Amino acid sequence: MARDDELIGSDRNEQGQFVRNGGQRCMECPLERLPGLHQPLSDVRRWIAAFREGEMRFGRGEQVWAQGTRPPYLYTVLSGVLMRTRLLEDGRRQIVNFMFPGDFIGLQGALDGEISHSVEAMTNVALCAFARGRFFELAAQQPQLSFDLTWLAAHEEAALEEHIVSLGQRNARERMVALAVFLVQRGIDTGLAPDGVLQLTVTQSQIADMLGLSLVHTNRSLQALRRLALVDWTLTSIRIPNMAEARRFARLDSPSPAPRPYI
Amino acid sequence: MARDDELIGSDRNEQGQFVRNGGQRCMECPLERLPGLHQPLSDVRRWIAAFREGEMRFGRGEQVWAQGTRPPYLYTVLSGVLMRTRLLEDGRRQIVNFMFPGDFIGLQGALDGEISHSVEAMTNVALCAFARGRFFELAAQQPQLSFDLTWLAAHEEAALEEHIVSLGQRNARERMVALAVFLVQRGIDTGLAPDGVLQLTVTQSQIADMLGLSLVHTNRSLQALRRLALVDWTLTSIRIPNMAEARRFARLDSPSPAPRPYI
DNA sequence: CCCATGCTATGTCAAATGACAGGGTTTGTT
DNA sequence: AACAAACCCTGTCATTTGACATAGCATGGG
Repeated sequence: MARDDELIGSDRNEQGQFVRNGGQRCMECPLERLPGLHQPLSDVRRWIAAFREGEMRFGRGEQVWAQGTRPPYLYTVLSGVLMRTRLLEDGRRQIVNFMFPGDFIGLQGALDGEISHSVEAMTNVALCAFARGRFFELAAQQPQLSFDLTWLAAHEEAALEEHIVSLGQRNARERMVALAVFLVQRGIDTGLAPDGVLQLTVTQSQIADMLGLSLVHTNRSLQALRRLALVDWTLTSIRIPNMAEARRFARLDSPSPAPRPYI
Repeated sequence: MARDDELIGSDRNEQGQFVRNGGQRCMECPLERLPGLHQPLSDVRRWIAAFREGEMRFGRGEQVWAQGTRPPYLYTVLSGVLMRTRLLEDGRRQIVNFMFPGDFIGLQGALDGEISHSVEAMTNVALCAFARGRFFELAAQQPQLSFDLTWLAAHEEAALEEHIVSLGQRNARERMVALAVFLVQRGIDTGLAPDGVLQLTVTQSQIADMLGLSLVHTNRSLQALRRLALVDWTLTSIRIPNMAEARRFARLDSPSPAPRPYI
C-alpha cells in the first residue's frame, strides 16, 4: 500500500494533514506513471496546477468527508485507496464504492450543499485538493476538463450500476467474486497490483458491508471460494488464480479497456 | 400516463417514431410547466433548440436502447416514464433506475461506444433527440449546459447510491417502501402525480426485478404493506397514505428539494 | 509473561427469501 | 360462449442468509 512517510506537514487537522503549495509539484504528478490513465495535455495541466490548492494526507481509517457535512475541498486521489460509505440512522452501513488513484472525489459536494455519504481512507492516502467555490470556473474555462469530469461521472455511474446488478441479482458467492474481480482490476489499472495480486487490507466486516451480507455468511462464503480456488481473499490481499474463470463464475462482462482521464 | 396521440409521424421505425423538425417547437417545450425543474436561460434555450435533431416517440414496452449497441441519439425525456435495465447472460434482469420528464438519457452512450444497459419505455413516451456525434460541441460552447449535465450525472449517481443502500441494507418491505417513496416523489416533481398518487403501470414482476426479490416474495410483501397501510401499490398506481410515516419506516432521509436542470 | 484488541472461524438455531405448482381474475378476441 | 394472455394470489417446501454465542489466533503494549 502507498506508504507516503516523508510528510512535509504544516497544518495539523484533527484528521488529515494539509500541505499548502503553489502546485509546481504538479509537473511531477504521481499519476503520470499509471498505466490505466490518459494524461492531460500540457496546457490543461498548467491550468490544473494553478487551480489546485495543495495536498492532503490521511491515514488508514481516517474520514475525509463526513456524511451530512459541507466539504470545503474537492479532491483527486494521488495515491492510496478510499471507500465511500453511507450510514442509516440505526447504524447499518453500506459501502457504496471505492476510489483509486486518479479518481475524483466530490462531484456531489461540488454541486449540492451537503453530501449524502462519507469518505474514508482504507490505506494511507494522498489527495490533491481543489477549492470547492472555484468549481464553476473549471466548467467555464476548460471545456476539455469539464468533458473529462462528465466522463468520470458517467463511469462512476456505470460502476454503481454494476454494483446494483450484483446486489440485486447475484448470490453471496457471485457477489464476492464480482467484487474481487472489480477491485483487482482497478488495482492493476492504477499500478497497485502489478502482479495481479492486490495488496489491500479489507476486513470481512467491510466485505459484508459492501455486499449486503452478514459477517458470518461472508466468512463462510469466503471460505467456500477459497476451497473452490476461485478467489483467495485474506485480510491483507486479494488473489484471483484464474481471472477468466472468476469472470465466468460471476457472469461478468469482459473489462472495458478505456483509459480514464483525471484532473 | 402521458397520452400523446396527435402524432405528426413521418419516418416509421421498427420501434419508435421519429419526427424530424428544426426545433422551433422548443419554444413551447412541455418541460416548461413542470414544478421540479429549473428553466434554462433563453439564450441557452435557443442553443438547445439548434442542437436538437427532432422528437422520438415510443410506446409502452418498446426498447429505446438495447444493451451492447451503439446508440445514434441521446435524449431528454419530454413526457412519460422509462426504465434502465441490465441483463445477465442467464436471463436474470436488474432494473437499475427510472427516467422521468427532464431526465437526460445517454451520458454513457455519449462517451463510450457501447452501452451497458437497455432503456425501455414504461408508458408512451416522447423524447427530444440530440445527435451523439455533436456532443462535444456542447461542452465546448456552452459551459452552463456542461455544468448542468454534470449536475444531472452527479444526481443520478446519488440516486443509484440510494438504490445500493436499499439493496444492501434494507429488507424486502423497507426496499419496497423506499422505492415507492422515490417513484411518487419523482412523480410529484415532474407533474405526473399532482395529487400524490402516481398513475403508473408497474407489474409485480418488474418490482421484483428492481428490488432483487422473487416474484412470490414481492407479492407477499406488497400485501403486507397494504395491510399495514404504508403503501398501496396496484398494477396501475402507487399511493402512499402517509408519506412521513413511510419515510420513517424505510429510514429514508428527507427529500432534497433542489430543482433539476434539463437540456 | 499477561492482557487487551481486532480479526477470523464454527456450531446451532431461526428468520427471510426463493422454487415450484396451481388456482383466480380481468381483459380482449374470435 | 369459448379461449387465450397477462397478471395477481396462495400453499408447501427447500435454500439461503442472519442472529447469537463462543472459540481460536495473531499482534502489540506494558
